[in-house]
Amino acid sequence: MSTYHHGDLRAAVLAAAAKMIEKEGLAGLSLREAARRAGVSHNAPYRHFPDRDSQLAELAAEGFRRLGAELEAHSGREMGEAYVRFALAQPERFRLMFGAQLRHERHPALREAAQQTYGALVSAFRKDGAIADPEKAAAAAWSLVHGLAHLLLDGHFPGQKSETFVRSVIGAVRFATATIPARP
Amino acid sequence: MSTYHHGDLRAAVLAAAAKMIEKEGLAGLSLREAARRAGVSHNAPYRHFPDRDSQLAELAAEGFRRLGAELEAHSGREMGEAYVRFALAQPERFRLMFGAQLRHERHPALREAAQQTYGALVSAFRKDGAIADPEKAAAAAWSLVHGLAHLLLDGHFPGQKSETFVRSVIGAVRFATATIPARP
DNA sequence: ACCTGAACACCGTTCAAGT
DNA sequence: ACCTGAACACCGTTCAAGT
Repeated sequence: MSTYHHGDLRAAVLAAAAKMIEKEGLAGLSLREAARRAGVSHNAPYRHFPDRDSQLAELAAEGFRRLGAELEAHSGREMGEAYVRFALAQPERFRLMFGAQLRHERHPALREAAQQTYGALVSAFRKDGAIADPEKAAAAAWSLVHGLAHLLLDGHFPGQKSETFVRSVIGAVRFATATIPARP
Repeated sequence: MSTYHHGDLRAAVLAAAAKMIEKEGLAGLSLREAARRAGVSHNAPYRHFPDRDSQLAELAAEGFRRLGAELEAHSGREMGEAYVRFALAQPERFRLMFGAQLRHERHPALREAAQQTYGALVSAFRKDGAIADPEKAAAAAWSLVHGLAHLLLDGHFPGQKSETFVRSVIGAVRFATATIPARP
């Protein structure tokens, strides 16, 4: 049988692109190079993705699905730690998921995957009957761990990637709370 | 006098680039086009910036300086609200400041500007004598407002850009705290 | 010192053509 | 249906040359 038809070019191209992103960052990715590495001509991928953004959106959606699964395997504060760990383990994928200007309304699969991730958080808060407004609590918790992960990745807390720092910051929410609400 | 020498090409190019970014996003920016709009040839800017990243770093540093000034004009929870307001008012600039893969170690001016912003937060917490560990508290507060701003920009809280939502999420830190620390 | 114009090695995307 | 090769209009960057 001929190898003219690749068989699963879509998956092969995505895998190559993922490898490139994790190695050199989003800026280091080109569709042409990804196609080359998958062993096809530079525009064969256009049979599977209408354009570059759609390919990135698929990689991002993949990331959201993995993150969601990771979160669902934990609960409470460990959920927050898992979130940060995910970001630190695959920084470029994480940046792609959030940093890129992928307009979610144009990529339904991406939107759906992202909402599933949020859902995992909300339902965890819902299980705790003591929470009056689980969605708002989830929004605050997500904000905290997301900001922490992002700022760590960007190097804004120099030399502080250790688990203990992460734990103490997540724990320090109570701390910050004590002062922030004070209004002059 | 001849107009051969632009006079302040550096500022003109930065202004053109800023306008392009705020209009079309980072992806919509090209050095060549910015130079065109400043009325010079496509590589005149190379007299002022060694490469594209350095130009982006300068725009980002500018953003950090403005954000720092904005924060210093407020205190307490209003500081957090000002942070989110800044992000929502100039989303693409905010994304550039954080989202781009600008390696801070290569751009000292950027690093300095970013640290000044963090400094504004820390010193605000330091003024409150009741805080045992102001740096950790500032890290938590920054994480929260940064994550909130970022997730709002990305559309993860659909239809929730109102000031009241922002206030309630910032206020809800106490809420989230009550559950996150619980360990199974 | 500051700017130009041509050139190089890339992009993403399109389109006619091949199997 | 799936892939190729040539072509188009762009990039960022470099370099010799002009004023």
